[in-house]
Amino acid sequence: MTLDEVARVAGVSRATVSRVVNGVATVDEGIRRTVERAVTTTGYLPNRAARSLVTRRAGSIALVLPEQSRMMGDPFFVQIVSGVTSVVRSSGVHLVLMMAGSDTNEHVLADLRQGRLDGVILIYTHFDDPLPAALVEARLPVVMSGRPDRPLSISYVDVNQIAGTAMVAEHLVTRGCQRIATISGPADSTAGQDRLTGFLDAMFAHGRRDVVVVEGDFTREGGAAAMERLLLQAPDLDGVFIASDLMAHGALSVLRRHGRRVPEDIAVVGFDDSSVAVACDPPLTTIRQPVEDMAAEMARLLLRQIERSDVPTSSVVFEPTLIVRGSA
Amino acid sequence: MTLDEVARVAGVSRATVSRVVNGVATVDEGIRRTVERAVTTTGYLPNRAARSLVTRRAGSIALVLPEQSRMMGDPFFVQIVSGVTSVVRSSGVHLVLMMAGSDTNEHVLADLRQGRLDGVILIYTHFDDPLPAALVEARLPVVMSGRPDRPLSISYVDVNQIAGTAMVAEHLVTRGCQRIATISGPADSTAGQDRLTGFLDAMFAHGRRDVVVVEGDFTREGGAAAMERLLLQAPDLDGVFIASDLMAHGALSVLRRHGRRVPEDIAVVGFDDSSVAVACDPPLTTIRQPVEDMAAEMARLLLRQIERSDVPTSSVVFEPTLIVRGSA
DNA sequence: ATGAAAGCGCTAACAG
DNA sequence: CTGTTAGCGCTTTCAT
Repeated sequence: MTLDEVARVAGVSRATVSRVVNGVATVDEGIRRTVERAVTTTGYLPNRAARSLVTRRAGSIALVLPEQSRMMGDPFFVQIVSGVTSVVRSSGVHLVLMMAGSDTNEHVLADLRQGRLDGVILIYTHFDDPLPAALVEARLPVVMSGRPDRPLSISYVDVNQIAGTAMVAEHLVTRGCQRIATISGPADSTAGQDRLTGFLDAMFAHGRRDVVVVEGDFTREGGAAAMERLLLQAPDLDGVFIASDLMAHGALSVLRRHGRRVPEDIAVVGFDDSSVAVACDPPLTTIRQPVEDMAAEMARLLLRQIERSDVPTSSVVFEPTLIVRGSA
Repeated sequence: MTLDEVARVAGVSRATVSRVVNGVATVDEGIRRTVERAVTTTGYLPNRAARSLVTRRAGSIALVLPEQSRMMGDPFFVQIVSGVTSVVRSSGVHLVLMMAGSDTNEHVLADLRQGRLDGVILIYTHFDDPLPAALVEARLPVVMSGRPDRPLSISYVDVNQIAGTAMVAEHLVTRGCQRIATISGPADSTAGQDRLTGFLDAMFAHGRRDVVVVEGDFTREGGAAAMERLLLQAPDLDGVFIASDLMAHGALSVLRRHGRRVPEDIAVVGFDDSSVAVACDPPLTTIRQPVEDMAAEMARLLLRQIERSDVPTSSVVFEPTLIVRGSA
């Protein structure tokens, strides 16, 4: 089925069929109906390649995820994908998935230049990843998750880490914890940095300068290892903020193994409210970031940027919520 | 940068440049070099839409995942994606992600017909989903995960469920368990069916006809609920096969709450060896299915099918392995 | 409001 | 082995 055939059936020109198909307003109502009938009887579907060739729009965007190792066991994957999908689906735009790897950056750039991709959503990019800056410089549509590590005029979506960590501090202090520590995220990630400084600042505001800090890496195993070190370093610990739920899950099993009761002996608060939070024993008190909404917003920002290249970059910061469960 | 410009720079015709770019063998070595130089100096990248228009290849395949609810908390997502990606990446084919929803089937069909997609990989399709049959009938390239629920000439990749469940039965019996039960998957899934009948048959072969069966739904909560029922129904239980690791994780916390020690009082074996297996306490003895390899194989089968439409459908069944950890 | 015609950038016969 | 030519199916001026 091509435009020509439909035109023949409807007894009009190709151009008219094209107008009807694309919903151009200036078409006679009667003709429109005739054409629409012809479209349904022929079962016509426009060829995307032909359309792309002239419109210079691929009709697809990429979602670039961190390499497999960093994504393994990460419970956000599904939420991110469904958030983006929910937005993209209605506009008929395809979501192409890429996992970061040695040659991913070049691929992305090439695909964008080949007109195979209209824009990109970058998830948890590496510190010092040159891709964001390269895209910005080439004026290619891009949105990233989390603020860029260096000042850069790029659109991004983030959660208010300061507000989130302040809630944690408040909760722990109000609970009466005396000896408080934190297992931070990796220092070479913006989320890791922001959650650490945010928590420390908030504790300081509460008059607590003696917070013990141990660095983790956002993985379950890393969380477990960090908790072991923490127990050695501060045996009298009675409250801990762990910068990700996944790490908290690992830490919790270490605590159990050491016979420390949660929350009676030690109060534990996580961050993320990912699916592992409820899988924890006891269920984890944590800070929820609305990941799905955030992902949807990234898609919206990107689509807008693709639509009109003159829109200024914008960042939207979501407010987190404290979810109180059994662990603190 | 178009072919024309490169041709002008190299002083040859468009056709020749096209041949060089596409690696056609019958090109003079000298000219090839000249053209290659021209390509790099101009930074030429072929326009995909134009190419697709004439080759009638979209250069992308879709990965259709179950709706979000069934995917939530499922640890296979990342493995499936990276398995497929690893194969697809080298061939430059794009992986388009879709989550099943009310209108997904029509979208998939339309995209295939519009030449926007070359083929489809279907993950965990619903029982009675009309899509597989529709695709087969339309002779469109498709590969699914797990055997089709009804006889259908379709390519698929599966794990040898019979062999896997036989290993579980063997392990439990050898361990000396007397009172054995199973928490099955949903009866309206082939994996659920196969693991149940496989396990029952194997137990029967060991002379055990008295296996208690409780139906689960492959979710963590479903596993927990099923274990509660099981404890009521068979309080003297000392061994249980749980048809998925995720359910086993839920079941384990129920067991802990009831003061049943694992594996001392009750031996627990799961199935999948997904990331939750090691997150269990104690770590879960389970059956590993090589999900990533299986996903890669699906991609390979699909690509082959796209390449030449005359290849017969084929199914490849992977052998599972028993992974012994702390729970049994 | 509609049609004719000119491409979009590429591949693939077909000559030469 | 290389060049010429004819489209692939669509959108979009530009006339009418």
